[in-house]
Formats: sequence, structure tokens, C-alpha cells
Amino acid sequence: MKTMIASVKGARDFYPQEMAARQWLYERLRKVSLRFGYEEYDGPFLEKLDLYAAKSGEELVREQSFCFEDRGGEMITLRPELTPSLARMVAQRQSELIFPLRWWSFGPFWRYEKPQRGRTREFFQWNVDMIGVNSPEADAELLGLAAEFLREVGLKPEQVIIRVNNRRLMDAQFAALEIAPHMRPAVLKLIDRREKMNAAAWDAYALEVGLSGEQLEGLKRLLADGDLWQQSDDLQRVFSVLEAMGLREYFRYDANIIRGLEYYTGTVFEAFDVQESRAVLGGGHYDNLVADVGGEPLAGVGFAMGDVVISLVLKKYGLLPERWPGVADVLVTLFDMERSTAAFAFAMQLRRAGLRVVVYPEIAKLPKQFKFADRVGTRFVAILGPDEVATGKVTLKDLVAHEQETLTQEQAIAFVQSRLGTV
RNA sequence: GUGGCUGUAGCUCAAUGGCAGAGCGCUUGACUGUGGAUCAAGAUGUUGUGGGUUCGACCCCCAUCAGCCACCCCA
Repeated sequence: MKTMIASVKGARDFYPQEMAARQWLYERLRKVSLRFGYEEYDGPFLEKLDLYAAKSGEELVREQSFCFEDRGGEMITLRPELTPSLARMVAQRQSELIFPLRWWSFGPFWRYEKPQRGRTREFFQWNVDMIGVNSPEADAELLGLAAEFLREVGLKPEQVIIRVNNRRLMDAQFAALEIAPHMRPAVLKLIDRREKMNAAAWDAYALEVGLSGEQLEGLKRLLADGDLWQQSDDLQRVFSVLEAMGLREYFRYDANIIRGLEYYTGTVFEAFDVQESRAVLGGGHYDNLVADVGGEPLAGVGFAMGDVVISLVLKKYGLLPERWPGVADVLVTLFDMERSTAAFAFAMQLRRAGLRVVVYPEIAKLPKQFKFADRVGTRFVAILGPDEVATGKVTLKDLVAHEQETLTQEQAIAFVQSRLGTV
């Protein structure tokens, strides 16, 4: 084999089989998005570096995104996330858009990270946002949409659970523990890291952050309290709506859910594969989406889901279809040179009747042509040999039913359509 | 960005420092107008890449690339 140029690190090839899986996923999330009245949109794949520098940490952008200088000397970034583009798009037309708006998107993103299982440098992400509203009911709708997607793809609450918390609730609890406001970001980070450290190391880390022993004990009590949500009016209303939607079983209150992002101000949530505690999707409520890019403050709620982890999870639970429908319904064989024009003509009739048809592209032995049909998964094989052409007929074999009949061409079309259930 | 494990046929993997193999898949035939099954025969490798040690390297050493695992991060 000649030397081959390797693909870019962390990028994936989508062979037809993988493309079918991607399309399958897209169709399902699209279906759920539309069912809830969300409109599809997209931003540009290229953005100015400044757009992200304004919001995210500069270091993150510089070290974890693909940046380059264009010919005019401008720093351009392959979009690492959609939210800043969304904020700009909303701000640009803030006075003419109808709020609350419900938008969703599915497209490629790039992050310059070290690839490993479940993490690639090029990935697809589903983004769903409701903007211009500030209510627990809006949060609940979006949570419900996320859960409905899980249900739609066949994931059960025992497999993937959505853990929910609320930043304001946590803030009130911190105040009750007399944790000073300036320490709260560090405490949030502390909580975020809890599941990744052993208990003793975490305790030490907590004291290092500046918590007193008493505060640490209080914090632990708080994190273990599964009923804490009852002290939050927001969460009571969120869970009540989810209950009414019949999706309550997908959700669990968990004080450990914080989310790294600074702009979340209210309800936050993360869906996890229960077995591996791997994050499948995440999001939350924000008070101010567009002010950083020059608009008037707007509240909203949104979440994002990458295609990589959800695909791994679906595959693990056997929910990704293994076999995709074959590329065609009918293979028309070529018998010999003299009979080939009849084959091409018949194939065209089948296509005009709405069937997916391939003609074997060279004259070959019938066993070879049948084998090809079997392997690519066409259900029917049509033969126009000397006998058929002489009588204006066609022999049609159903490879699934192991039956064949010699019919007129009109009968043959009807035969295939009825067996495929397309009529 | 840090540390670790792994890289051998299209795929999954063997091979004590001494002739590079198996299963699956693939090609052809048994079968000149009929796929899957069976049987037979056949093809396929610069052992990721580049150096080094050695009489001799898939094996040992160094570097590099890629994948995986744990950190980091997770917008």
C-alpha cells in the first residue's frame, strides 16, 4: 500500500454506515425539537476570536480552539460552541424577534483537546434554547424536551438520568453556612470536583479553599440532602411541571450538579449515563445572554448535547440500529449486450414509480449479480433475459421471501410496490 | 498541556532475540439463467514511522505519529 495521508487527529470519517447513524440521530432530535415548537437555525462555522474572548476565559479560547489568521490579519476561530453566536444573532435583531423564541441547531464544532474515547476534536452538537423568558415553567419545558429525546431514542431512566440543581438555592444555602460571597466560586468548583477525588483528599482540599470544619460538615450534609430542592420555589415548580408531563422519572435532584459555566444563574442540569456517570448533555438557566455582545439583557434556558457520547451510550444499550436499509429496493441485472437496453429501460420505469433501483453496471454472470444484490441488501432482483425480452416480461425474485415470478413489466412494478408496502 | 498502556493482513488477535501465523472477511471454482449454506484452492504484510543496539529485531533502546486510559478541561 502506498503511503497515505493520515486524517486530522481527532477527526472522524463518516463512511455510509456512520453517516446513516448520524442521520438517524439527527432525525430523532429534529423530531423532538419540532414537536415542542422549536425552530431550526444555524450560525457560521467561522467566527472572530473576539466573540469568544468577550465571554469565555481567554486561556480556554486560545488553548482549546482552532484559531488561525486570515489573509487580512484577522484572528478567526472554528466555532467551539454555539452560544456566543446565538447571543449575537439574537442581539442583532432583538427589536424584531418574537419572544420568547425557541430555537434549535445541530452542526459541527471544533475543540483543540486531547482526543480519547467519547471526545474528539471535531464533533456535532445539538443546541436547544428558549430565550426571552424567565420562569421555572420555561426551564421545565426545556428539561422535558431533553427527557422526551431520551425517551424517543429508547433510553430509560435506569440508563440515563438527568440530575438537576439550582444555583440560587445553593447560594442561599452557602449564605446560611456563612460562606462569604467571594468564596462561593471556589466552593462551587470544590463541589464540581467532588466525584473525581477520594473523600480524604476532598476534605483537605475544602479546608485549603478556606472552609472551616463546621462549614465543611454543613456542606457535606447539604450535598447529601436529596430533599433540599423542596426549599426552592423554582425547583418545586420545575418538578411539578415535569410530573404533569409524565417525565418526572427521568429526573433526580442532586446538589452536586454545578456546571462549570459562570453564566448559569438558576436551574442547572446534566444528563448522565448511570453506569459510567458520563455526561450526555447539560444546560441551565441564564439571566443575561446577550448583554456581552451589545444587546439588552435577556433571560433564557438552554442545553447542548454532543453526538459522540450519546452515540456511545446508545450503542452500549443496543439502541442504535445495526442494520440500515439497503441502498436500493431492486437490482436490475444485465444479461447480455443484446438484452441490456431492455434492462435500462425497465429500471427507469421502476424509478419513475418511486422505487430505488440500481442496474448492475456491467455484463456478468448471474450468480455474481445475485451475490452483489444480496450483499448490498436490495430485496428484489429483476432479470430480463432472452425469454423475458421475447415475451415483453420480466422475472422478479424476492430475496427475502425466496420466491420469484415472471410478470409483465406493469405487474412487476405493482408486485414490488405491494410487497414493500409503498402503495 | 501532564503521566501511563497499546500499535503485526481489510477486521479481531497470535508469534522464547533465530523461516511472520490463525480465525473471520476477500478472490476464484465446484454451479454456462439465480444470492445466503457447504467444500476446495488462492491472494493479501517495508510488523505505525524514523533511528539505534545486535551476527541476527515484531520482540531490546531512543524519538516521533496515532489510538486508548487517567489527569486537565468540559464553553
